[in-house]
Amino acid sequence: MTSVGVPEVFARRPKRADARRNYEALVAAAREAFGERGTSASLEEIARRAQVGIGTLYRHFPTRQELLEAVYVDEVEALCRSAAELADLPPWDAFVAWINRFVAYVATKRALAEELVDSEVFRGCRTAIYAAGEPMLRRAQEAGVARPDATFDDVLRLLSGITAAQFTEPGQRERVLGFALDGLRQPTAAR
Amino acid sequence: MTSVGVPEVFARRPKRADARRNYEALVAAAREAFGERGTSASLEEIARRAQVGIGTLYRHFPTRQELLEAVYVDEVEALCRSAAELADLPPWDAFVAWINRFVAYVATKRALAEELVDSEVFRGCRTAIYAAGEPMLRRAQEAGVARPDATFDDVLRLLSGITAAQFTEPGQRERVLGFALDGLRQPTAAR
DNA sequence: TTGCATCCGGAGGCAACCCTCCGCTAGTTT
DNA sequence: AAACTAGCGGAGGGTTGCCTCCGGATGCAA
Repeated sequence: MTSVGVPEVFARRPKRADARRNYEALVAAAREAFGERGTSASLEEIARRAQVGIGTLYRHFPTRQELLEAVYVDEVEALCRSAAELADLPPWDAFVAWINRFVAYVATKRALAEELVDSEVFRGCRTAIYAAGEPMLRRAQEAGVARPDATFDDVLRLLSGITAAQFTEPGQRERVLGFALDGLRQPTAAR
Repeated sequence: MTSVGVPEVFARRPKRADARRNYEALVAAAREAFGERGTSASLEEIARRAQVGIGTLYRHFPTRQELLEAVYVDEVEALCRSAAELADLPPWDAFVAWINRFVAYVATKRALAEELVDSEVFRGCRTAIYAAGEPMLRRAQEAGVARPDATFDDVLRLLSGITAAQFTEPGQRERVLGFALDGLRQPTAAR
């Protein structure tokens, strides 16, 4: 628990060139397929999309679960990296900016996450996200610009839903997100 | 289009006693099954649960879609009825109370709703929900207790996500919902 | 270049699901 | 209570998906 660094959850890719190529193609194909067809997309279709034999898919991901996890981890990895880049903004702005990335990254991944609740990897990702986002909330609270009675967990649950909704009207997502963020602001804070 | 009353979407049940019994058993079984297994639950399992032949299921609901719709309509129907009962509360309280029912009723129905986007019945239900809830928001806005720049659509999207999240810690749902509602309040309103 | 460990591909057996079809059952009406 | 239907059930054929297994291909180290 000393250095947070890159959590161990984050994927270990195959070493041999062809294997690695296939691994990546499979994750990409799976991301698409799960996105379009939901988490029960056919594994054989995914193999087809990746231009890879079904056997290859099963070698890399003996379980549908493992493939789901691989896709998910991929997204989370990117999200966590982005937290570090925001450190020098003012507390509230940094918080809001990260939340925006959170919304963007996780937007299409809800169905996926649902399938992964109570999975080892999922818990790992959760930890990683907390490690990235929780300090930003705390900083905003210590600066007196975020309400002190909200936990980071509360924030995630409040916002993760907004990511789910389909917004057609342009700007609506931002507006709605704004309402939610107003609800998280220090009530006495100026506006 | 004169009287709103009971929208035409709301289901027309079979007339004969046994048929009606089976219809109801099927919807109930489907609600459970879709809840547990997701929208791709096996139709044969649903028939089994309902203690009904598979043929009977197909006669009542020639399409998986139609069964999904029947389950969904059932929920919405109850929700809409509940709006009328709140008319004599003060504007903000009425609004909050309805929102709470909304959250409770729709909680487990998200996956279901997802499958139904761009379905005729779904649009009908959407209309019904608007008819029930939109006046409550407007009343609160006219009383100056809800922010005037939020549409009812915004409200639904803001809240429908919260319904999705799994809350383990008791009271968390209420707390988080409270944050969201604070975000919807008239900013200048006392607290 | 050679040799080997690793990786590939897809045929094939198995299981689950979908949906139709039709002989039978049982509400309903008179 | 008799006749008339609407409704029931489940066997069965077709399809699709899951997963294993192993002969052959291929990257890589020496």
